Amino acid sequence: VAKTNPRGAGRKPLLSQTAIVAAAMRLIEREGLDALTIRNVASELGVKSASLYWHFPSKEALVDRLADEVLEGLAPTPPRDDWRDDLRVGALALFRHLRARRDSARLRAGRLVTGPNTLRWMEAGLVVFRRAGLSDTDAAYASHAVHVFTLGSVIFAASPLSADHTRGGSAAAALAAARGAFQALEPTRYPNIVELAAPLTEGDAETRFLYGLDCLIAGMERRVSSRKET
Amino acid sequence: VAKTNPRGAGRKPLLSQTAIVAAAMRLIEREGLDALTIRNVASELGVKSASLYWHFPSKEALVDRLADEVLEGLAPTPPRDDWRDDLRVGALALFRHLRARRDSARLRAGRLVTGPNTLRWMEAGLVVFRRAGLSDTDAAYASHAVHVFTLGSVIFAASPLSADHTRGGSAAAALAAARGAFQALEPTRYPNIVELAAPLTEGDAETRFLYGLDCLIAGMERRVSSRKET
DNA sequence: ACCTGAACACCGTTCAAGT
DNA sequence: ACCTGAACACCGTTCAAGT
Repeated sequence: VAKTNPRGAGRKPLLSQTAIVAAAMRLIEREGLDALTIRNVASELGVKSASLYWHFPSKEALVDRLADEVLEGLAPTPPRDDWRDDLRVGALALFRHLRARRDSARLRAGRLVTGPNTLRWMEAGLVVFRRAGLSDTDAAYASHAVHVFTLGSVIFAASPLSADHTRGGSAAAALAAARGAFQALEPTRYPNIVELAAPLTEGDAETRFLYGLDCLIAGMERRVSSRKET
Repeated sequence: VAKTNPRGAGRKPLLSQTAIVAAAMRLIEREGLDALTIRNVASELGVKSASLYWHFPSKEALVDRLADEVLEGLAPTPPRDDWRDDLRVGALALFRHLRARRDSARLRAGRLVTGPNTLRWMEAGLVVFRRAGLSDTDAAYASHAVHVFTLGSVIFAASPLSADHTRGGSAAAALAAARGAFQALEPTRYPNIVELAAPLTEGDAETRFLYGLDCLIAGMERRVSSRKET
């Protein structure tokens, strides 16, 4: 017994990074990102808020961790014959995964995450583009473009129309309200918005996403084929 | 003097919606969106925080207003011969405008703004797509896709690598740090990320944006021309 | 080593009260 | 009509103190 136990008196810790992360994810799913406070996470764990600072240096560090954690369980599908299909399937999977998790896009927006889940997903995306025959630079840029578009789509799809609707009704109600607002505009100033009020506010988020995604893919395909012809 | 002045005792108000909006914009430009608090805006105007609630019902309502205000001064260029050029020029103008205004993308992310500046921009975008010969639905979806991609690009371009870099260095420093992190990964798990570390972290934000934008436009062009052939 | 108590310097918002 | 004083119920974070 010349050595003292470096782990202390042998009591097992109440907290851990993974326990804190799990509690934070539960809280977000249950009450939304705005309810994510250090104090709320602490009480979720039956502990005092100051205790969390032993395991995370700041709330920002915890949120960084959550931004990667939100991709947990998203498994890249192995590439198949057609890189366009692979790309479409992969981007759609990411879109649906983020849509299914409350406030996930807001969580990821504004931070370049480098956690294991994000890296795994990035890696899988690059594989697709390189198999398609894109150059190094093209693969990097194309991968980035698809990611940007996907995250932007999730953000928009989850956007309330205004502060009035933030807490309020469903996405459908928000779109209906938007349509009404568009139709009520002065037709002399905004003729096209008024006329296109219906198409601007119809269709679900996934349809809109796939429209843009297919445009992106078609454009990239053109780049690839013109390269092969050379 | 049988009637009392409905405007009160004749003193001119210290505050107004426009004065509050202007002060809030100054504050964001000077100290960033995180410093935008009702109390800070009030002291910027030499007034007490409770006073603002006479002019805006909540901070959310003020931020809604700011999300439109940030597009002030962004003038749509009149359409020219080639709709692809119009689209490219317009999207690039929006990208640069948002990039030039501190935290503008964060301000707009997560809300579907319906203010006058946003509507003016939307209207101009729809004009371009309808001139290009897209159907109503296509014009609405395509316009949305470009907007989503542009906003997503600005958000990513302004993203710090992690909490460590939030306050810290420049964008170049963040990218250099990202490159180092990518190169340091295990090559067996992330072979493509390691190999493409350089292209993944080189090039400025605008180059990356234009790559994706040109892909999008090329894909839309294909849709238009295949439609015309029918 | 790990957690608590207590404090510090903040928040958004409300509301009676002043003018 | 418009602004203030004062309060309420929160925040993130620090740090000496406990065990």
